[in-house]
Amino acid sequence: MAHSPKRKLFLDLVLSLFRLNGLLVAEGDRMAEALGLTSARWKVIGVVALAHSGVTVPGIARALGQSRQAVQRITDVMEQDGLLRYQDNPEHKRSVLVCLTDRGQEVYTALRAVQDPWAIDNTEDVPLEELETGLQLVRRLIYKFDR
Amino acid sequence: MAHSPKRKLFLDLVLSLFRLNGLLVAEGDRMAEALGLTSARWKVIGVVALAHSGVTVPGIARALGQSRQAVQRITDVMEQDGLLRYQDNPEHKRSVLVCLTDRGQEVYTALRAVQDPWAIDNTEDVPLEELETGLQLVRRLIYKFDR
DNA sequence: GTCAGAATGACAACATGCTGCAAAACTGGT
DNA sequence: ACCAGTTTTGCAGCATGTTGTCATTCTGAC
Repeated sequence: MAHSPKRKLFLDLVLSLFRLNGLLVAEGDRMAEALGLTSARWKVIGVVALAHSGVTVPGIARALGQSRQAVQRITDVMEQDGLLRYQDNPEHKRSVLVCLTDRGQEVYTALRAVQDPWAIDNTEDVPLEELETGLQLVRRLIYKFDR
Repeated sequence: MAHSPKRKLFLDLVLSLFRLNGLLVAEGDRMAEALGLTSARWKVIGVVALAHSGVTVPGIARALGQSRQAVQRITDVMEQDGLLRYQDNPEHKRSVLVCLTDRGQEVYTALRAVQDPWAIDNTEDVPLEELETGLQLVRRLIYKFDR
């Protein structure tokens, strides 16, 4: 059993994923730095920007697959920094909606101007099919573990 | 440029990788819990166990692609817990070698008894070729970012 | 042998993630 | 309308990772 060919492949993959995660966080920090953001805030502003109608903090957490508290702490700081604002939620007295401020929108636009070329540069020499298969595998594993 | 087909694919992949990373850490914690370990200690004990002859703390950090301090803190705790021991390094007066204690070896063996079936179970329904392509992609990205 | 530069250890500050708990607000079945 | 169960908030504690700084040790070029 220990010699299953997939076993070592999978364990190598898991270790490599840990490492790649660290490198991607560093990349995010590097890209977001000039805009006064960090990797974690980059993730949050992305979710808020794509949900034009406002999302709740637990909603962001679910979208990112993270804990509510981790997101709450970041949105609190970003609200202090004037990137996000909290807006009354007609559907829930306590759970406010998170929206971009004008400045938040500007920062997100500037972020896209860095992030999109980054994405294109880094896939230039990667076959489309490899990206598709890789994404399929990652999603398959998420589905497997996310219960 | 913003409509490059690979751009969205890659950004989706990056977000999915962040999420998968969190799930894998949780899986590691779950597996290691019964052995009194955590995900971070699991990574460290794996590196030490595979390097039968002893490795230095910065060596472990390089193998994991992490900072020296992150590893140092963990090895210090594991040394207190009797899983690792520090041994004089004939090649360097200050930089000691990290080795498994007998108890550390036992724990690693017990870990394998959990980890290996876990790896096999989770790849049962994944085509071998998908694993190979996925690992190739991850390694390609690591190589791209790790400078 | 000497000396500049790299590697290492120790300490500290900080960012990001998790969990647990209690109280308030919402939801849905009766 | 009521009540049980779920969701959300706020607070607290902790694990893990990063960076920065300084002193010590090693290394290699000269």
